[in-house]
Amino acid sequence: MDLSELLRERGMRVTSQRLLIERALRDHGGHLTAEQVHELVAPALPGVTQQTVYSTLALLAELGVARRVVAPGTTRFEATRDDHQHAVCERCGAIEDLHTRVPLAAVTRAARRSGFVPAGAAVTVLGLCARCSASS
Amino acid sequence: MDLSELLRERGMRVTSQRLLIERALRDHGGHLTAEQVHELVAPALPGVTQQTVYSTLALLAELGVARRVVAPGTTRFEATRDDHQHAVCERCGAIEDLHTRVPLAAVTRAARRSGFVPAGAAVTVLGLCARCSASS
DNA sequence: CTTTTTGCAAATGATTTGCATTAAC
DNA sequence: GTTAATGCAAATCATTTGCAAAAAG
Repeated sequence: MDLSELLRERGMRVTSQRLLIERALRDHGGHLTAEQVHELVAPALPGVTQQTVYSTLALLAELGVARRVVAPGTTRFEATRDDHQHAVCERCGAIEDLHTRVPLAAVTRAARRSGFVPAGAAVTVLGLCARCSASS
Repeated sequence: MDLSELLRERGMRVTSQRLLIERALRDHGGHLTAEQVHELVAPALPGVTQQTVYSTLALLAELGVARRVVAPGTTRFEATRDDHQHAVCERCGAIEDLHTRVPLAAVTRAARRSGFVPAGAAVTVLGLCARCSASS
């Protein structure tokens, strides 16, 4: 199911901003700040504002097409793909993908037990990236 | 090892601000925003500024005495205790503790393999709290 | 034609920075 | 006495809000 369908299904409008922002996110593959997304789509969308980028990213996250990666200091966005974890550098903010299998059924179950309705779970390793740990 | 020793060990100064902010965090037990910490210690420390609270919390986090809990929209702090996970409500920001056993050795190992020096790992369940899911 | 989405502008809120004063050592 | 930590003030940064214009259906 692609974004256009997803939007129509909810009675939302299919706009070039939404399509292009989603594509930029997917094409880039990595974790982008809202500002980076803006820079990325600006050439194709002259006049797009940060605000549109923000609201579109929020919408994409709500639709499950994008994911919000929260880290000390920055919020980044990534296209939803396979399940993976993140290593976040506490000094420079660099984020790296990790591909491991972490059994999370127990945690989500625990959350549900206390009334939560889980939408997902994130595993984040905090520490220093190679570069920063070398220069400390 | 208590905070005073920890500070002296590093040639840092033992100040009432540091001691009281750490105690407030520990006594409260929960996850507090910087502002809440400020309100909490203000009676005992007339004239403390938010800036002192911020830098002290950052210091406590660096010393491992406190933990930064990052969630969409807010950063909270908690005293370092037993290992546990968090359930974060994406609508209202409420944070709840979960006590489960999540095997994280594999992820930290993966991080290390790519050059990271892990300081810890966080597991966060995202979703809606009981209250918010009821009113949607 | 109606309603949503966008662009524009300004506001908000959390966090950071620079510098003089104060307190710890 | 020296140096680090605090208080004070202002700045910065990401993100949000309100409203009129533009675009989608």
